[in-house]
Amino acid sequence: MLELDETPLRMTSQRKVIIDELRGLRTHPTADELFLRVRKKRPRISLSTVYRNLEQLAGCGLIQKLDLCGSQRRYDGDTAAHHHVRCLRCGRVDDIPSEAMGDLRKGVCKTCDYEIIGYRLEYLGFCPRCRKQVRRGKPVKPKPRKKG
Amino acid sequence: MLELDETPLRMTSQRKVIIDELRGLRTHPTADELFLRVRKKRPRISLSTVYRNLEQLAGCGLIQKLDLCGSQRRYDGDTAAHHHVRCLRCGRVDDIPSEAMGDLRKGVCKTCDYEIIGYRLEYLGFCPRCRKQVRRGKPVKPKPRKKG
DNA sequence: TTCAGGAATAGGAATCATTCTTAAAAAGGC
DNA sequence: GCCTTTTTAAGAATGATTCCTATTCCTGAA
Ligand SMILES: [Mn+2]
Ligand SMILES: [Mn+2]
Ligand SMILES: [Zn+2]
Ligand SMILES: [Zn+2]
Repeated sequence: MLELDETPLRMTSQRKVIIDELRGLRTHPTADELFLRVRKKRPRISLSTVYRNLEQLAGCGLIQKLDLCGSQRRYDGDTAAHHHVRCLRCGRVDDIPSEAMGDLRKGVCKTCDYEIIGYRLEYLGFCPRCRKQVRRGKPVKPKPRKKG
Repeated sequence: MLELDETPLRMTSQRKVIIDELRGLRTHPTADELFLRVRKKRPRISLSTVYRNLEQLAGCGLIQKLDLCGSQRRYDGDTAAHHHVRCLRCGRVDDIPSEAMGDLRKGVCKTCDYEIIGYRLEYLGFCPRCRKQVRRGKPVKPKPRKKG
């Protein structure tokens, strides 16, 4: 993993507080949850600074941006690959310890102590048309905009 | 599956066009993609009518609301449980035929013709605290709002 | 068939997470 | 300390979705 002093990023105090706070949490906070915490240490920080830094830190591989479902994105200070559980009632997100994976389906998960109701799975890849484009090195555009 | 004439919903012409159009598609459209199509048949329909009806039809189990990742929700006329593939380049979403599930990981998926790069998995359930609440019949609140 | 009351609609405003913009401040190399 | 580049704070803009409201449409009972 890239370390703090190897990044091309200047280490501002805001950046330091954001990454420290996130790495100290096991709660997979949203940007605004993190903002509320970080603000206690740097009361003048702005929400967009939090967003911008989370984006950049994730770009450098120092943190992980979670692309889960739900209306708000969550961030993870743990950059190892692992899966997550979300509580259907309160929205809390926890890690699934890797030993628990594989045969985990329903019932109570011994290692994470959740009552598992189901899971959501989405495969990602390239559709037949895009496979060709990608091989020819055409850039991957994220998503087009529409208008009424 | 609940049929059209068994719902508590009045069958308005807008509703009929929306459900017919969605069921005729295999593309998992977003609300506004569907709006663009439906508008060709009923030019005066509004986007909020499309949203409202998709919500209600999903509530009756006549269609499926897909809770995938990405910034826009998608809808599916097929109410059977199945999984999906999303193209990382163009955003297209297709079905994963059920025979292909289980051992599907990477490489080219024979049945769906995508080059599979990975998948996104999120388990859903109740956290230790909420398990108790849910058993006592306390209502499941979707998600609280915050303010700065 | 008519009609009253409930349900649904069109259109637009409101909401909310996220991204963008800009002028001013802070880092770091010298 | 000085200069160049990056970063910041603050707020505006964006875009998907939800909400609001006056009007129109259905439908069941008379
Ligand atoms: Mn995690
Ligand atoms: Mn489908
Ligand atoms: Zn919970
Ligand atoms: Zn594609």
